[in-house]
Amino acid sequence: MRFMTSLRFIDVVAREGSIRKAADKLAITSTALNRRILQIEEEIGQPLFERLPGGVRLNTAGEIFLQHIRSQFADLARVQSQIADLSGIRRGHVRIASGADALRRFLPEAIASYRGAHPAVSFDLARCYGEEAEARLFSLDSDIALIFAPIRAAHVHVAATLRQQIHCVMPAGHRLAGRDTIRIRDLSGERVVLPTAQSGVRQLLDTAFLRRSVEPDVILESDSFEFMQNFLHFEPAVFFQIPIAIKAGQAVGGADAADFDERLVSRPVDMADVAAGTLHICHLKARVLPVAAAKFLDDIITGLRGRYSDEVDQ
Amino acid sequence: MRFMTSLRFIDVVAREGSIRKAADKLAITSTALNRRILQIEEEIGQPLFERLPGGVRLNTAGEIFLQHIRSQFADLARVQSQIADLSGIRRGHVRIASGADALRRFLPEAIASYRGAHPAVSFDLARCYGEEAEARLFSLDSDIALIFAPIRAAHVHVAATLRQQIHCVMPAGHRLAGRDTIRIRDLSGERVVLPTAQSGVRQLLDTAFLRRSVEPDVILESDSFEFMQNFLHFEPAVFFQIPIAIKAGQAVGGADAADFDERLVSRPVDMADVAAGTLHICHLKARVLPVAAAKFLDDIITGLRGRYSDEVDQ
DNA sequence: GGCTGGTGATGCATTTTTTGCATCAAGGGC
DNA sequence: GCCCTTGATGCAAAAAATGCATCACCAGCC
Repeated sequence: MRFMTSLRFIDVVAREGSIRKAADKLAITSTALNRRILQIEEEIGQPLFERLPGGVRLNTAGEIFLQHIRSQFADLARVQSQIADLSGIRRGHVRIASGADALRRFLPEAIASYRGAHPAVSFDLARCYGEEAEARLFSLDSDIALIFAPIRAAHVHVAATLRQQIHCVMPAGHRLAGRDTIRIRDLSGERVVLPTAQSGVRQLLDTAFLRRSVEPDVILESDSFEFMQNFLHFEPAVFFQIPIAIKAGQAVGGADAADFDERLVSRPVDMADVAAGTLHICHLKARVLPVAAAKFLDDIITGLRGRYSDEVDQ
Repeated sequence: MRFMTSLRFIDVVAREGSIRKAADKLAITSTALNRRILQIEEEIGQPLFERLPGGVRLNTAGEIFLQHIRSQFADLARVQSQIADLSGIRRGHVRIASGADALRRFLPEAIASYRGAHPAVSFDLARCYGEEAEARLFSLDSDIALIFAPIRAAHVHVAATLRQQIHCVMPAGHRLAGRDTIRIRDLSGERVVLPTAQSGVRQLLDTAFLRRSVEPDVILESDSFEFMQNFLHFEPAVFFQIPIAIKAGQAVGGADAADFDERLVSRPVDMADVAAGTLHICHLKARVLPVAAAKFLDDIITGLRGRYSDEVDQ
């Protein structure tokens, strides 16, 4: 899009914090880039950047303008997707921000299934936690966010929610593997593996441990569920997940709940100890999503409603 | 705004329906304009215009794209207004679509009062009726609409409403001038002057006449309230207005209700005969108004709430 | 059927704009 | 105080946009 070039340049300069660095990245001279920026500032009638000895930084006007630029790009993407949709082929690009929970099992399957129906749609998946995911929506770097944590910002629209009870995952031979549900006090002194402090699962667990005055033996902390799961094959311990991260294809529960790995079993934590958390499926309020993103959002909500009808809201 | 030039050109071509006519209007050659359009179509990947022997017409893709262009312009205006607001001076431009009712007394006073506080804000007032006003919001030709008629389109957001009872206006010596309220049956055979069929006042009256089977003597029909009012000085007749069109500065009612012209008096039509109509103050849903427009909207709603507290909603 | 007046598209020369190189001035870190 | 990096600017080269002349097309009209 030729007519958007200068605007894209501003975005890059803002991200890089330096005209020269941005020029490198854009494969043009700093001279040309500098002049484009001066020209736009002149047209706006006010500078958009503060000139610092080490580079440039957006001023208030620049921040307002950059937000406008990003929303223009997002809207242009929507328009292009909508126009492409007219000619029959559903093409487009969907950008998702998701916590580690949903991208384990649920999103790979959902995206593959969607791409089966619409092979011309490409995806971009950024793994991130609550606040960061919201920021990505706001900066229009992502279209859709799956957040397993409370929503902070008012500008985020929650299209659907899914209640998810925390499950304990452990080797089949673990002493707690026989229980139907796990109580928090059972974990006192037990070797546990915890997700990173930023994750929603962890925050629910921390609250529960504190409230019940239970101190488990935390032997490992990680932001990779895959790593933690594989670790359990070598040292018996308990780790924690929500159903959507365990098995996406069908309802989770009962004896075969852990068939994602036949050497592991998963058991729900008693609701009296840990309240169910909520997975929020969101997009930016007051934004019309591109056709592809809107359809994908619709698909996953419909899919979840089919599988977890009781726990899906909105 | 240099980087918006090509987009503005597309808008003009779409409005003119001809590249050559648009080129004339834009003071460039048809060649240059033609090539800009071809280039954008190439960048989009699809034609935006159908080429007809007599000119060009937007195709579906073009309509989608044009809507995008207009929303970009509207948003740019908002951004500029917001940036200008940073530097202290509140400058900007407010575009209003209004029926003839509100622009008689209310808007002149409201705009003058606003400009007293913010002299750098300019206004643009388009007189039009219900559906046309909604269309102007949608095409982003107007920021705010004052519509005395039911709202049809779902994309219009009603920021406030004002209930307005229809009043009869007549020469002070008229045989009905002594009544406190006027009944529709009093008008049977009476000489009346009616507003144009598109106006909300007229539609309420037509309903009332039909329901009560009253046939007044319609001697004149016009879309100009000023003309009708002046006409009454020469031939005794009854015409109809809503309070906001009669006097803006203070509550209307009582003996001096007609002091907009001391030779005329206004009396409300009995509520049993004609239901109060509703003046809707609206803007386009899912649109962030420029600072100036948002502030003006806020001002008039606050002003109305102060004057007609009982009849203002939302 | 042919003419006329309108439309948008295109090749080529010209003008305008953009870009790149070399260089300057300014500020922070050591 | 030196050195490095930053953004700004004058000037020539490259690239893009523009204007002119012209073509092909179609509708209305005689």
